[in-house]
Amino acid sequence: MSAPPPDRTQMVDIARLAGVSVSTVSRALAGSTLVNEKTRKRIVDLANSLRFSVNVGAQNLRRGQTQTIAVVLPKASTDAQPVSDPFFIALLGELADALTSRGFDMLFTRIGEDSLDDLERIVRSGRALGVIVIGQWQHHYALSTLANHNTPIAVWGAALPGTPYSVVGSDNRLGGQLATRRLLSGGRNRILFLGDTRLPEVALRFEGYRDALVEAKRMVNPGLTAAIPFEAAAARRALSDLLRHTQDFDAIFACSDLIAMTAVALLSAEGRRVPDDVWVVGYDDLPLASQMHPTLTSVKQPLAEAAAALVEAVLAAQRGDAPQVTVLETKLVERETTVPTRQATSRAKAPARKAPTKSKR
Amino acid sequence: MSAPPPDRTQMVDIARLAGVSVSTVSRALAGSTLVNEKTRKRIVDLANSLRFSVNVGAQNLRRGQTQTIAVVLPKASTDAQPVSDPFFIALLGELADALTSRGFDMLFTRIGEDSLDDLERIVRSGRALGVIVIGQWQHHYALSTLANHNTPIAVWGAALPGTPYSVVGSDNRLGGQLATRRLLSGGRNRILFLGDTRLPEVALRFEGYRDALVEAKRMVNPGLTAAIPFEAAAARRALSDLLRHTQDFDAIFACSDLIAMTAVALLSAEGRRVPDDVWVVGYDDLPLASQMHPTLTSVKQPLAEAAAALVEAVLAAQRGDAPQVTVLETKLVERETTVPTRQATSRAKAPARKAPTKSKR
DNA sequence: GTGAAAGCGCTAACAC
DNA sequence: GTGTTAGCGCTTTCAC
Repeated sequence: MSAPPPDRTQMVDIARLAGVSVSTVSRALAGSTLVNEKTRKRIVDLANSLRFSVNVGAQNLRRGQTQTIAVVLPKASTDAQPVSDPFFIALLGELADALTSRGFDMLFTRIGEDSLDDLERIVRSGRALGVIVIGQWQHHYALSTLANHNTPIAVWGAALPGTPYSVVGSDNRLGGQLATRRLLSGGRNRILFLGDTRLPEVALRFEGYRDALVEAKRMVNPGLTAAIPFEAAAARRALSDLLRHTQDFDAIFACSDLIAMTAVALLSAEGRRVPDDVWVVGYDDLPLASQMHPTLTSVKQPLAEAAAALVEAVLAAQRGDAPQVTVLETKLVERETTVPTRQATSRAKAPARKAPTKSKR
Repeated sequence: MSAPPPDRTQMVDIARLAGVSVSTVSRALAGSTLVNEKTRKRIVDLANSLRFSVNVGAQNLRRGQTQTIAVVLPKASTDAQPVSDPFFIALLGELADALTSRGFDMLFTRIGEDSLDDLERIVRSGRALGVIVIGQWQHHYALSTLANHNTPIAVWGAALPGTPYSVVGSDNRLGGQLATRRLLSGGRNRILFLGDTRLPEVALRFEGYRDALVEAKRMVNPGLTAAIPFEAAAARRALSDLLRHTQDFDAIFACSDLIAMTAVALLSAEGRRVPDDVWVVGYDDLPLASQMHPTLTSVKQPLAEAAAALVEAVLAAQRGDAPQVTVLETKLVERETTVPTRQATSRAKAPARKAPTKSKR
């Protein structure tokens, strides 16, 4: 099939056919009340039958603005992974919907952690009116610089004091508390904390973890903390290393569902049962969390609201408003990994484990 | 912080400062050789120090083209799920990289399955030069119409005869064969096929499944086929229904890793062990597939190549080339869900197989 | 209510 | 090598 010339109908054509001027067509299509109802209808019908759509490029140029917002997923320079954390994807989907429903286009980019000032270029080249940054960021300084160069920017993450850009995130500290309290209330004594506290969000979750322990008059044991990264393969490596050396725990609080799920997989490969031997709480409450076996207890961050808040935040930044911090409602969703074992019922006919209680090396 | 006026530097400013005309600035920045090396450098430096970026909107308007390609993820009107299948996400990430590295911007949209002609609008409004459609599509007709209205379009999926648009996909039939052969060669007799054959891709995988059975002189048992949907929650519901009624199988070939993983979870919740009692093969080879326990055998589709092929295909379509079908290399990645149990060592009392006969082809 | 005209920021002939 | 000029497709005064 050889393509016919891409018939780019434009306003002139419609004007000619309708016997009016371009300005009238423009007005009619924009729904201006200044134009006679009959001619308006005629023009609109004509446009539809010609399958005409206004050229947004020209429109933007003329109006001196754009209706596009950029969404950026940082890619770790280290890993070749397509997209790191499933959570970001879920958020991405919500953002797409939030933007579309508000009439914005979404420009999607992945950016190397080194070339953060490409972000600025996106805005200065008029490609987008602002940027939403999703994801782990150890880039406070770079982002601050951007914001100060007045690049409208909104970040998913944790608020750092004096941040010159807007931040949207869950109540990480509370999340950490909720998770840990639940484990403590289940009689768990040695709770492993999994997450890299160099990331602000994780640091806050750790504070919550500590809060809960202190509340319960427990000691915070440094040996029960491990800096597991968010990226899947790296997380698995780090975890299996860890489990080789550390076995003396009866619960895990993982800073992402991915980490939690990997931990569960590795534990069961070793013959340690969840929740019988180890309770587990994750973070994010991914759809997958309710799909696995056993289903995963997790700290839920409201994605749709997150998306809406991020969109609001860039727009506000673009208007020149002061940066704002949005903390979203955060709660614990309880599932099977934190339920007292009903050994009597479901485990009765299960085959004997090779090593019922001991973990293999 | 009240924002200073968004300082939109433009070529005129640079021209004035450099004491040259706008055309020279334009040429210099475009790297034209026609401009004196010294002035070129002066201009480029000036532009950099002013953090100037060419306005792509104006550029596109003038050049009568755009460097943006739209990527569309259909959203099922039925479910509120953010993003349905993790596989699409992975592909999305690859696409982002492929586009960026080739100098294209990516416009990301989700589109209701009903409003497929929004796709056309994207192109006709000059937002993008073409559209890549990712995902399940029972929309052959609608897509064909689009292609015939000369909307450059490339689809991830399975080729239907006489398709007027380009299609990129794995070798679904071969994939089905590989999976099924492996299960047969492992002595599996009653292989459950999970996937909705109304989708062309799944239909082909089913053909492969049938091929392999016929090859091995087995019967194709209609009772061993179930139309499990791709979307996570729906899949789980369908699967748990299914498992309530159907238990007489010793292997599963699932048309996505998500379905496979859900099946494994449900089976183990029931006390049926994988791979001891049931072998499982998935499709997609998601990163997660190697993360779970037991690790999942799966049919791998090469994502990076898929992305590259899709980009090529839209560009070709836009040039007016005839639609093309690209079939990607497809292979089986073996992992623990299809490994013979090491009974001798750990599973001494594993249940006897119903049909020990080991039929390899 | 409608048209004429100017111009958004840029590029590409075409001159010199 | 560089400047001049004419638009790309649209919106929006400003007239009528």
